[in-house]
Amino acid sequence: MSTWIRNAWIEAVKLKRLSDIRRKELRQAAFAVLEREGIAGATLEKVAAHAGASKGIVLHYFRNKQELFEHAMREANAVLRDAVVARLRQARTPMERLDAVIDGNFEEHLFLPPLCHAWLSLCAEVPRDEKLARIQKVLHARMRSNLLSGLHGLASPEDADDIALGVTALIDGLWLRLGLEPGSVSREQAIRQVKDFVAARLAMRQHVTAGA
Amino acid sequence: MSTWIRNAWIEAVKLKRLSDIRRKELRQAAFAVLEREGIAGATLEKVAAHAGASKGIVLHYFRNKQELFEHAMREANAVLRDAVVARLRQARTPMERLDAVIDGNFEEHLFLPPLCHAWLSLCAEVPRDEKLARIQKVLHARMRSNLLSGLHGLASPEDADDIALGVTALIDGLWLRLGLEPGSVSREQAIRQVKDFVAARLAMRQHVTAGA
DNA sequence: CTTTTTATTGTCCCACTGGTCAATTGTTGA
DNA sequence: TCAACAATTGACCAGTGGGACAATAAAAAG
Repeated sequence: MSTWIRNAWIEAVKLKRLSDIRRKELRQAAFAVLEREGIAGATLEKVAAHAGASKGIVLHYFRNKQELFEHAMREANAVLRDAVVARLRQARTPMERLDAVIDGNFEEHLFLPPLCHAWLSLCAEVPRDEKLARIQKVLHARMRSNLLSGLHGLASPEDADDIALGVTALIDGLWLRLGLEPGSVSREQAIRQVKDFVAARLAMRQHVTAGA
Repeated sequence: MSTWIRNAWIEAVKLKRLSDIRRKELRQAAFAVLEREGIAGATLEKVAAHAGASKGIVLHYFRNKQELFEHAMREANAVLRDAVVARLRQARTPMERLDAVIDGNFEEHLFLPPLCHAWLSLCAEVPRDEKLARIQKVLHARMRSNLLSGLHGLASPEDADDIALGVTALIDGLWLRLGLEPGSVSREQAIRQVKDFVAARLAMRQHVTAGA
């Protein structure tokens, strides 16, 4: 019995080591191809080639093309999540938590045109792929919740909601800018832009509140 | 000579009436297909079918698929431009000009999920299509310039630049939201969001200026 | 009425794509 | 060593897409 459990455990590890490693390679390859080719040009053969494998292997690990790209989006989603969570862990004050979310969304190795292009291509498919829509929704909900956890102490609930919506939209918009005109907005500019937004809106509400 | 000029003129009108009407129909059909199918699913046959014609006719009026969708983007661009320009014409004060740009970008018959989906699909192709990039750049430059014409009287040139960037990003971000989660942001919400942004940033700069 | 353009269609072609499958080659466990 | 199993490949297939083209209808021009 003990050996059986041990074997099962080892097998599980093996699966993590064998099968899941390939899966990760493949969905990263899928994402890389998406960066260069867009959704229309991203073919199974190109993904396989980029991963140094044959097309057959891609369909061995993923039921079909759709599933592959859904996993590619999950991957990207997870990377962004980790970037924010890492910073969030070190945040103490509400303001620091806000900054964690903002800085995390513009990290140097993330806020890059190719990554943005792939992200855009996936977003463009959201309306036609229920799974992508769900992933996107979760990503957005998490960002929103992270922002609210910082905003709670700084504004009324309604204002917090409102500002959170604005911040997410602004962040997305700055990413879009990067994708449409690389170089038209720098990392630092983007961060400052969002932080100024938060500061301005918070200050304004205080005035309104004080005036009312 | 007079008749020659007259004929040439008539011919030009005829061209507008015959050839260009078809071209307009076709690029509008292209856009409509884009709304439903995305760039990957938008095929010449579907565009032709949507226009009630044959695939051959599409390639008779447009050199190839790329050119067709470039013209589709120009069309969409022009619609947005007209919406803003119409409002801009009636604006008197700088603040009214700002509002014209904002309101124009969220007009009822424009701020709709399907339109947004098509726009997203085109944006996703921008990195791979020089012409699309140019169109996009022009659109952005015009929006920026319109905003600056309103901001000049209300903020310092540097602040105006900064705020204009923020406004364009925020507008784009709100559109993106509409595309990714239709219903998560209403027209009125979007407009208020942008106007609050402008108000907050203008107020803030004034305070900083006053304090310095 | 004839000639010359223009509009339009349907057919054909070729490259390519997603997906299936049988066959081959390791790997693992007993 | 052998049997079971996973990994991996390459061949194959049916469908589709973009685009070329010749043929035809329709108009315009003269």
